[in-house]
Amino acid sequence: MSSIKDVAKAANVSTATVSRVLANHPHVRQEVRERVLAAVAQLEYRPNLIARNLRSQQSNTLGLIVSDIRNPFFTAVSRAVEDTAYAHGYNVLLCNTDENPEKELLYLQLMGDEQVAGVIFSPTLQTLNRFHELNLSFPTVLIDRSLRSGDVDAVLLDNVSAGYTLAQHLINQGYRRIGAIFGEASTTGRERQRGFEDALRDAGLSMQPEYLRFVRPRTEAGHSTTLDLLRLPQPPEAIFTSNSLLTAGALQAIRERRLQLPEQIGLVGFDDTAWASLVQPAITVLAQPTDEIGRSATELVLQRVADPQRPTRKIILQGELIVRESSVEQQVRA
Amino acid sequence: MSSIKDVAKAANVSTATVSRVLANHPHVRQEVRERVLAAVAQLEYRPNLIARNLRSQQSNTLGLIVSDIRNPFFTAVSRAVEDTAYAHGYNVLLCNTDENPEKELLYLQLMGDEQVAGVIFSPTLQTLNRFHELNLSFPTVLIDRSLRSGDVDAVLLDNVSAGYTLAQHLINQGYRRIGAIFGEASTTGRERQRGFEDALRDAGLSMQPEYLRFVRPRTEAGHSTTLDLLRLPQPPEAIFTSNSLLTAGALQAIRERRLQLPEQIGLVGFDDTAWASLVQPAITVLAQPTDEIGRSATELVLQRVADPQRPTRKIILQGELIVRESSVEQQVRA
DNA sequence: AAAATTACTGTAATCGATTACAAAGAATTT
DNA sequence: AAATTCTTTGTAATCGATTACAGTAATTTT
Repeated sequence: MSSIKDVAKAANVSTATVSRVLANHPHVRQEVRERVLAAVAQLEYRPNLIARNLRSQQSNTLGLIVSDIRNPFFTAVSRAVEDTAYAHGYNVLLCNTDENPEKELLYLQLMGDEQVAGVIFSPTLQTLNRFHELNLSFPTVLIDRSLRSGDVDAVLLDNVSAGYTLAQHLINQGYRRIGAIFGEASTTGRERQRGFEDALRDAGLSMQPEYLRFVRPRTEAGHSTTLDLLRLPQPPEAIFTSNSLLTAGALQAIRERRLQLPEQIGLVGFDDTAWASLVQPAITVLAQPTDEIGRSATELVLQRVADPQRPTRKIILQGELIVRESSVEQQVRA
Repeated sequence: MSSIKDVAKAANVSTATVSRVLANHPHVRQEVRERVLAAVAQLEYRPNLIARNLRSQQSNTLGLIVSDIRNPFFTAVSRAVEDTAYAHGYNVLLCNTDENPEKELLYLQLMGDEQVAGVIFSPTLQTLNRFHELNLSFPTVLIDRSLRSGDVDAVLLDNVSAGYTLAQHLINQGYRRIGAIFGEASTTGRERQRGFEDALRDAGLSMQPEYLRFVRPRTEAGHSTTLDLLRLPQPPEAIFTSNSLLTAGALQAIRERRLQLPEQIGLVGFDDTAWASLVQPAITVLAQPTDEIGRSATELVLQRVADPQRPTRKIILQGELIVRESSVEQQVRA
């Protein structure tokens, strides 16, 4: 591996001149510039980024901390983050926290140690609540979850509106008694719940507390909770799920109980996963603009890297209702 | 941010002593050690990894270069890679190449510039063929794809055997005319094809060339190719796909043509994706041990980081046939 | 008690870049 | 022709760690 010294020697100039040529500084004689570039080509010199980062006190790496890359939402977002980051000359360091606050702290510390330029992060409620105490040394953009009040950059779905839209759709289709399963660890579940309840209220429907569940956002929890709901004396006519893993679990449970979708029971969820359109009947979902979320979050964090004084911003994106067969029109019931 | 100098000053020792305490070198007086540790705690000192990496000429970062993180196989592998890497104190830099050889070269170069300790890489056939010309400056472990002959560390599925098992299963179930769709860009497709053909041959079945297709490993290609196959004068009785995206496309096509699975047509594929067991009928798959692949690849690359002289190794893992309803027993046909 | 060994600690070089400052020469202004 | 300005280049400090080497003090050996 040749260093800038080798290039300097080969071109018969000082390292300062080499550095200036490579950084495209003015005030370098054309003849010298060419000699340096020739030496660079000759030696196949590539600057040592570690040395550069040390000297310039900043790195070209972004951190991406998600709960689990296997969740299709985060997979899609992370792909968009990477594309955008690399397009701007940044790398992406990826971490999975499994919604574990301790891991979150650990990885945030790691990001500090690695001196990343910035971080994109989807925190648990717990970490979000003490976010400002953490005094992070790098700019952070939250995705998927944030506090309304918090003074932090964030890219979020309009969850209240999304929950409202999805619930309203079920109501419009004639479903009345609607069970709902939300993730418990994040702000996202709470907000979707609010939209859900608003829709019921606006439709003049009463909210039965036993239809509302908060669970770990996992397939197994979706499965067992749905079975629970179906076991109620008066089981719900439709299931509203706030996360695609919960949707999958709910679908399993519905299959086990051999209930006909959508006649005997309706099902809707979040995120337009690959399987949502592959199963039969296909599942009605509230699709999140994952590409846009990843792209915006990356651009936001890079803008803050460029200007740390910039006032914080929250970017709120709208979801899109994709109506499929799992929630088709019902005759008015009960 | 406090540096080692601040700690040295606070503890009234030299930076060398601080470094020795932190590296747990012997020959530091107990009293001094405690004073240094107290200063470290007091100042909340954290070593600057960039400086450390520069001096020690090695980093604690691994590169992971896959074709697309949205492919469930790579999602699962990458999760395992990350868990293993972080458990060993390494970070993971993630890149998606979209099976594009130019991007592959670009990212490999980037990995060199970043001075990663090692790389885990699933290359296209094209890059694989010129792999040795690349003269990479870091240890590399190939996953999913490799050359039999190549002198490179790799963690691979026993693809020939897997293709054989999956084809044999179809044959045992009574399917005779079997169409097969393979990915064209990788060695993996070729190997699975060989297993597939071996199984037909061993069963005394003739191989019709028009039943064999090589396409871009994407959902759309799976879809259109399956429609193609079904349009043949004598369409196949079952479809064998070598990649989960192709399987998804094939399933779409079968649904469009309103063919009954598994009575009118059988379907099998690779990778036990979330949806393979969610669709009805559920899909028979050859599951890859994704956790084991990710873990082994990471351990392999770390072992080579530790000992660059170590002879190269290929780790060959067996897949597992998971029989579901998409390929149930047929009466002997034709 | 002198010599040899061991324990402890500091000085300074080093990794590979960037950049403030200085210096020398050329060009321009007065 | 002297003064000023501009262009070009090099010297050396710097980022924050690690570590070879050296030096001093303490301990052990003869």
